[in-house]
Amino acid sequence: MNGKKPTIDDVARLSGVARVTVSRVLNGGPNVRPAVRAKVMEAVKTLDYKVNPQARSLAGGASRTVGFVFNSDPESEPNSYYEAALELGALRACVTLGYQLLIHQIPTDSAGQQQRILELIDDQRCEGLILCPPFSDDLLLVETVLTRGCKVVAVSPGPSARTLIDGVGVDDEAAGYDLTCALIKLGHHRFGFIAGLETHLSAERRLEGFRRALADHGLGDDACLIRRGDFTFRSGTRLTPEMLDVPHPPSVLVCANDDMAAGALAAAHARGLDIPGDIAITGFDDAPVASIVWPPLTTVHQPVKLLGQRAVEMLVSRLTGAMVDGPSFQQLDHGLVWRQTTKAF
Amino acid sequence: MNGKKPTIDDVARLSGVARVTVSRVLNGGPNVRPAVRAKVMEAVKTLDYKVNPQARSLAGGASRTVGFVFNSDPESEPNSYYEAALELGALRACVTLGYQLLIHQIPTDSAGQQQRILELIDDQRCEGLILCPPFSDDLLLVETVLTRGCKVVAVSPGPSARTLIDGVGVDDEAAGYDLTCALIKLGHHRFGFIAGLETHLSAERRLEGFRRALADHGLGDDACLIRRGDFTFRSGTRLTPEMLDVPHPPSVLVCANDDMAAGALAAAHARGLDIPGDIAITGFDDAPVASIVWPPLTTVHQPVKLLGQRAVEMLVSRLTGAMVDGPSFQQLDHGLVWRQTTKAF
DNA sequence: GCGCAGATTGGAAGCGCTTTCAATGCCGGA
DNA sequence: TCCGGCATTGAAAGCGCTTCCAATCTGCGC
Repeated sequence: MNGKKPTIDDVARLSGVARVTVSRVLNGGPNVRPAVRAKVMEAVKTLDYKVNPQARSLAGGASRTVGFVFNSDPESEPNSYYEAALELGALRACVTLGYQLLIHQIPTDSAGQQQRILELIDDQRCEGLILCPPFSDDLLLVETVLTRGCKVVAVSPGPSARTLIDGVGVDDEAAGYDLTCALIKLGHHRFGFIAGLETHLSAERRLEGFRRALADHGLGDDACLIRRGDFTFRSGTRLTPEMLDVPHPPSVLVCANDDMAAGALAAAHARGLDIPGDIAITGFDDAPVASIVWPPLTTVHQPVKLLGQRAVEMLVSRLTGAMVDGPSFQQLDHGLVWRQTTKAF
Repeated sequence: MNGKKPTIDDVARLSGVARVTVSRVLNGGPNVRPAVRAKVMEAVKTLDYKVNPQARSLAGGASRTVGFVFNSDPESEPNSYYEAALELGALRACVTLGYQLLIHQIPTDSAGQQQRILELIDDQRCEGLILCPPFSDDLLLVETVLTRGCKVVAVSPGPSARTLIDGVGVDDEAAGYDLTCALIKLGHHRFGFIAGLETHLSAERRLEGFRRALADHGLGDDACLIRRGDFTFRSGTRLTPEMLDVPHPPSVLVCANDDMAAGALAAAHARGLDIPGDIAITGFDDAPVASIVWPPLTTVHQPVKLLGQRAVEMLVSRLTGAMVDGPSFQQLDHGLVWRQTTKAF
């Protein structure tokens, strides 16, 4: 490090070719003789040369940067397992693909939500965006971003968003359906459902699947009690007592995510109930918390880290032009995980 | 958006000044008459002009980018609460200060750890780095990074790292001491300590504080049983049975973090023990899991999000030259949180 | 052996910004 | 009124890279 970092001109000089040829080699351009390519690569190695990404974007007009946008309350806990796992997967994919990930956490308050996201595109010159719920379903936002010429991939978008942009996710409706059917087979016929925020369409799909299963088995609306939480542990503990204090309480509490299920579990414990004897509980996500609580939670596994990775991969294929047709949705597999908050199957 | 984004020249033209004057205004440079400044600002607003950060770094030589480096196993869960919270705090500070945060997760395998981090500096031109444990204490790594002319702030560094670089953290030794003294006052006199990885010096300090407290109260090494985990829930469940299966088992298990404490709790439950009646348990961090498990965990609170924020603030003051003297350490307050895995105080 | 398409190379012109450094304008003191 | 000195502005020169386009070199068919 005896001075400045080497530049592309240093490489060109050392390998005896023009600067533009080095650029070609570096970018895998066509029409470079193998011998020349090798010579350049050697010079690159000798000098330990690295392209300057800033200069590259300036000249090339592509920042090779994508934004990862998720929602979280400034005062609340840090990003939940769901976001953290998505981010990790996205991060890995970015490293592999040579892109930069700009993490952006947007407060819930939301007056200026859209503004903040647009700034991300304008100020930082992001070429693409990964939108996590509930932004995945903010059609207005999506339109605006697209207008800016920015590619978007949504994580777990609802049906309408899927007509606009690419997305990755599991089949939440089917997952809700499968889980509920299995619960019915287990003998349950009075259900409680702790839903999440309405704005998270993918979580709402779980509820739809749940309802369809009930209907398919001839169980009407009177067989289920539905309450709405906000995906937090606390909302689980808060809602549970009131769902249990009714004439014919449910024999199982189906929760839209694991945190709320953990909350429900805690509330049930607090009432001295036996789980799953007195009340069964199920979650969704298969987050670490599902294995940590006692008894461990029956839940639906979804490959969250993989979702994040796939989202980036899709985004990048859009950016590089490898993908050109209309919006596509990549559906990954989910799976029921039977643990001990439900009777053995 | 009828075409390209406006450039600094557009602003210059519209406001009738030279490009360089616009640049001065934008960067708060001196010697610009208020009237001119206002005129330029107005043009900026009219055009909705945003500086192009890539061009700025190319010309100015400063990337306004800092790296956030943490360690995590590719196969393991996503970043724990600790890292996630640090990241969130750092992210917020970066937004405020106009810097970009480049998150980098480095695998544990570590053959190429150092290499990966250096690439982060060389490839991405990071100006500064935030090092999370265990990198905070990797003196060799720190030296190398400093040689590259890159500023560093360590999160929870040990004593030797503090002589080299800036750092933020709580007084882990005092925290361990305080907690243990309180436990002794509560009547405990046989202790189990589930330590973390040796490479995390800050967690080791908790053990040192623990030992000092024991010594101060005339309790020898025979009064405590020490085992080493890896900060995971699983290591807590694994270690607990063997610590309890001894002639005079401890009456309290002090754990170096909350996840292991949660694991210990689960293992104790599994043996049918009453908590805190048969065995008390304490954690460290005051992570969400501490409130989620049953009974909720007595633990030591540390302001993790704030640590992340402060780390970025320190780093940026170094970068801007606002801070020039030797390495400094910013110590934040910790606090004991009494919940229900220990007897009422 | 000649001519042309395609493969290889290089020259030059910026990308949008900051950084010298030189050119003005202004003030008070002599 | 003239001059030094400072405040204010601008012209020019890049930062390190890519892109466009022209130049040269191949190979092949005839």
